[in-house]
Amino acid sequence: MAGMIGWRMQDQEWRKGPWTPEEDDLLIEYVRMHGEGRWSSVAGCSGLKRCGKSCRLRWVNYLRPGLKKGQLTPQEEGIIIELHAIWGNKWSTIARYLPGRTDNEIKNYWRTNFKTKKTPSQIREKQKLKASFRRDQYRQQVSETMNSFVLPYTEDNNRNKKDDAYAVKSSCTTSEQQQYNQCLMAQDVATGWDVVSEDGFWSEFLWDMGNYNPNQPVMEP
DNA sequence: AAATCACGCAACCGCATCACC
DNA sequence: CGGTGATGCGGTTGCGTGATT
Repeated sequence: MAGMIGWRMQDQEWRKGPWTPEEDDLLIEYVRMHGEGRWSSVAGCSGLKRCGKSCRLRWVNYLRPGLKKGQLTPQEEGIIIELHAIWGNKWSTIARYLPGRTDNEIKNYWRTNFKTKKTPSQIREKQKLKASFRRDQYRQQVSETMNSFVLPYTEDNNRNKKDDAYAVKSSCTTSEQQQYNQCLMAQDVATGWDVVSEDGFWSEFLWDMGNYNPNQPVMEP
């Protein structure tokens, strides 16, 4: 580890700015070999000219397995709103209740949607409008997904889609079943959105989550 | 078609905290 | 117990891209 003391490097500038695919590969390979943590030694072991902080951030926010990409679901948005009311800007705490989402992502989401200099009533109004728009989008998306899933099995008979759900579940692979079950859950969320948005629902839901996942203890606000 | 604007996201920075010596 | 390095967190910035004029 020539020229390196601790996590600083002597006589060497750290690279900054956007990561290249080659750098990503080096970091992934490093984590595969050494596991997460010890970020300060990434540069020495992998040849990356990035500081430990930068490597950790890249891994946590972008490369880590299990990360969800794409837009937040209305359910996730609801959780964020509810938890932010409890904890404020404790993004990492909120992120613990959204598997696959990062604190940075949640922070960006909040800043984009709700961090304005408007009055509280204006903020609430914007939240309602945004939630309403997203709900309609989500319903449409779920509806399309469900149609694409079930239609191939309904073409040859007159049974309705609800009846055919069982046929799909019993005839497809385990991963297809999982995917289908997720669709069903998403459909439930979409159809019940007006109900779940009411005051109190998320609190109960989160209370259940707190009991459900003992490895992520609920912190005092 | 070009210029400008607005937005979303990735990444950086500074500070706080923790762990080890 | 204080010093130093490592890590985590929240705030902020800057760039790319799509929308608008």
